[in-house]
Amino acid sequence: MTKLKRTNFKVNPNVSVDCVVFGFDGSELKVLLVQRDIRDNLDLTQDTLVLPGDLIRDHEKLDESAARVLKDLTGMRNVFLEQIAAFGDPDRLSKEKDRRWLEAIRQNPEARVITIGYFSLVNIKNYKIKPSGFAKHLMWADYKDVDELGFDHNDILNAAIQKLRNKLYLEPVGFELLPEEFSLHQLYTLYNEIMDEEIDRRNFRRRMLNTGFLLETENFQSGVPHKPARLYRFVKEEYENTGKGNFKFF
Amino acid sequence: MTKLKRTNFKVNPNVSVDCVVFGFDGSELKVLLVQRDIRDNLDLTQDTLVLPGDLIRDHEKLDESAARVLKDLTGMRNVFLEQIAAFGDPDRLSKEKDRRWLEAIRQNPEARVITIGYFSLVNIKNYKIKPSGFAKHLMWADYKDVDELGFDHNDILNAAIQKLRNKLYLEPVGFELLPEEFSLHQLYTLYNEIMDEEIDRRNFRRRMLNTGFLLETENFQSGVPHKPARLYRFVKEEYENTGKGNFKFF
DNA sequence: AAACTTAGCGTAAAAATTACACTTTGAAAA
DNA sequence: TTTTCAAAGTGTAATTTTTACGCTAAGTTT
Repeated sequence: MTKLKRTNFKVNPNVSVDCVVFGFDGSELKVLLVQRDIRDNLDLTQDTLVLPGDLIRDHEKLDESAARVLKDLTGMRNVFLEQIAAFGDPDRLSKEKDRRWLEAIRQNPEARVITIGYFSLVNIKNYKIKPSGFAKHLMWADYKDVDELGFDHNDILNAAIQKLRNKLYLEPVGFELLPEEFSLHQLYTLYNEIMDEEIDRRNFRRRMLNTGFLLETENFQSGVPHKPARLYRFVKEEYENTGKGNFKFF
Repeated sequence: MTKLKRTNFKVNPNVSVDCVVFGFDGSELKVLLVQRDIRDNLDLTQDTLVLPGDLIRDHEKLDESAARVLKDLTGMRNVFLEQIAAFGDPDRLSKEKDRRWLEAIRQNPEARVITIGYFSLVNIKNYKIKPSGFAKHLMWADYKDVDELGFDHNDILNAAIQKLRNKLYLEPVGFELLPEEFSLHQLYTLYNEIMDEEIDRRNFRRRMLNTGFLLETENFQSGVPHKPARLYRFVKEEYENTGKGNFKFF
C-alpha cells in the first residue's frame, strides 16, 4: 500500500491535537466530525467518524496547532479555542480499525501518539459546509446522536462537554455559539439545551440582564409569527473590566 | 562530557510529566522542588530549582508516569494526583541554562518535549525529607517564596495554584493536605492561606459542619495552651453519595 | 484565682434565589 | 376588521442563603 505524503512540514510523530468544535443551530448542540475513511479514499468497510486533528509541527505551539487544524478545516480564524487536557493512553490508537487507517496514512504508524484535546465554540452560521471539495467529509453531528468514534475520541468528546458545562456555568462563553446579535430566547434555549437542569425562563432573563454585560440594541427579530424579540449584544469589555471576579450565570 | 545513562527503560523522547506537589505545614502552603544541578553532580555555577518530572516510558499511561515520578521521589503511593494541562511551547527548554543541563543529561537533548503538568496534594507529615541520600536534593519550598524555576516550570506552578484554588472552592480537596484527623481551625487556616479572600471564622465552621461530610471524633487536640479543639474526619463516601452535585465550600 | 487564648454556639439583618401571575405585542386566522 | 395565538416582557411575595456580628465555654499559664 502506498504511503500518502500529506505534508511537507516536519511533524512531531508523538504529539497531536484533536479539536472538539461545538456549534448551536438554534435548538441542538452540534459537533464537527470528519469522515475518516472517505477523506482518505480508503476502501474500508465502514466509515468511521473522528474528531478533526493532526500531528503537531515542529515549531508550532500547541494552541497554534489546534488553530491551524481549525483554520484549514473551516476557514475560521480567531475563534474561541481552549485546551481541554492531554490524552495519552498507550492503547489509544490500537483498535484494529484505527490501526489500519494509521498504516495507510502515517509515516510512522506504530508511533505512540499523545494527543492534546481542544475545544472550540463557533457560530455555526459563519461556516456553511459545502457539499463538495474537502469539506464534504465534514459534518455537523447532533451531539446527542454521536455514536462510537474512532480512537479515544469519545473520551475527548466527553471531556469537552464536561468542560463546556462547567464554563457555561462560570463564564459567559455561551455567546460564542450565537450570532453577534441574539434574542434572550435564543440564549435561553442554548443554556437549557446544554445544561441538564431546567431553568425558569423569567428568572433567567432577569439574571442575564442584571449582569450588565448585555447591550440592548435597536434591532428586533424578524419573520416570526408573533411579537418579535429585541436583540442584544454581549459586551466583552464590560465583563473583562467589572464582572470577572464573582460571577455565576445561574 | 559523558552522557549519564539513567535508566534501562525505553522512554518517549517527546513527552514528559512534571508534578506540582503541594503540602501544608499548618501555616504555609509548600511545594516540592528539586535542586537540579546538585542532583546530577554537575558543576554549574548556580543551582536551579525545578519541579520533579521525567520523560514518560513507552508503555505508561500519563497518570502512571506521574505516579511513578512521585513514588520514586517520595515513596508515596495513592496520593491525590490530577492532570493540569499540557505545556508545549517549542521554546520551553531553550533557555541557555536549561540547555546545558539537558545536554549533560539527556540522550537526545535537542528533542522537542511536550510536558504534561500534574498536581498533587499530600499530607506533608507523611513524608519527612531526610538530610541524606537521594532525598537531599528535594525540598519543601514555601509557595510564596518560590522564585525563578528552570524551564517553564513557573508557568506550570501558576496553573497548578489556579487549579488548586478552583478545586478548593468546588470540591472537598483540602482534606488531602491534612492529617486523617484535624481540627476545624486547621482546616480554616488552610483555606485562609490558600484562597485570596478573608473568611469569617464562625461562618466557615458552620458551613463545613453543615455539609455533613465531617465526622466528629472523640479525639481532641493536645499540647496546646488553651482549650483543645475537637478533631474531625472527612467522610469521602458521604460526599460521593450525597453531595457531589450542588456543592460549594464557601 | 485571675488572666489569657482559642473553641464553640447563636441570631438578626441583608442579599440572593425561587416560584409564580399577569400584561403586551405583533402576526395570522377567522 | 376583529379575534386568536404565541411568545415577549414586567412584577412581586415567599423562601433560602449569606453575612456580620456578640457572646459564652473551657482549657493553660501566671
